[in-house]
Amino acid sequence: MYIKPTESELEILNYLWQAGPSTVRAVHDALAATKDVGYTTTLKLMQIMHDKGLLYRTENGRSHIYVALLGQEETQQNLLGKMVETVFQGSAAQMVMQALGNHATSKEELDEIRELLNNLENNRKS
Amino acid sequence: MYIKPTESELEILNYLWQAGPSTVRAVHDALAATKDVGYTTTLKLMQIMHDKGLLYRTENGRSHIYVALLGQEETQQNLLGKMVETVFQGSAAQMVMQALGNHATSKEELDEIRELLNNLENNRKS
DNA sequence: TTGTTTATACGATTATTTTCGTAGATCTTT
DNA sequence: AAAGATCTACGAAAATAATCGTATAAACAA
Repeated sequence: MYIKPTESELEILNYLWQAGPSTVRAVHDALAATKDVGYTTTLKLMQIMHDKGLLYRTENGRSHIYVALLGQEETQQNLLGKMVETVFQGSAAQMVMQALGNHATSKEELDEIRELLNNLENNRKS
Repeated sequence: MYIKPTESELEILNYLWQAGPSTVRAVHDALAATKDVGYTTTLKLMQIMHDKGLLYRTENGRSHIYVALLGQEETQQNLLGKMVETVFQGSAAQMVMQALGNHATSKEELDEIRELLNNLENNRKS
């Protein structure tokens, strides 16, 4: 069964997805840039995530190198699905429209979405 | 400042948005239909929500009638915005595409979205 | 080699959220 | 009127999440 990462865990995952295999130090420095938090807090969190099976780690001399075991897209999908269910009563379309209506989106992005729509509709016909 | 409702609070809000002003009993019966929870748990939650300013209530004989003080769209907007930030690095388009790609959406809904896209693009040009 | 820095481990505290039991008051039914 | 049902209030426990201090060991620098 899927384990929903907590808010803090997600911050760590985001960094690992972007940076690849990293030490606690690297993760912590990144988090500490935008947030006031102690080193051992980050360490502890990552240890817990390792226990939960969210992270894999390997020894590297005196320290460890951590890797995310959840895929980013898979996780996004899970969180998104949960939100569609609990916040938008299961209507993805409802959610999409709120998202597009209220966030800045570039022409390129809009075009991409339009293309996706076309593909979806074509598949539906077949 | 905006107060983020918790998971349980959101369930209650969802009911109130759909049903309008309601007693604890009505809310509880609805929740208990899909979830195993005691009456006093629901009661306590709603009292807490009242304390927090999430619900307004008025006396009705021996019991109370509760009303959501947060708007549904406003709340959806807030939660969605937070998710775009924390899960999709600020890219609403990214999120939209994941949502459309992986959830069942009817032709009518897709058309609605397409129309919204057109409007957005037209406004952009002006 | 001795002191400083930098790791992990881990217990424990704090904060938040969820849950429920019990008490007391007010209806309702018999 | 007595018994049972149904409210609210409220304290407190249980569950989950986040935070940090201290101990210990290894690496490094003077």
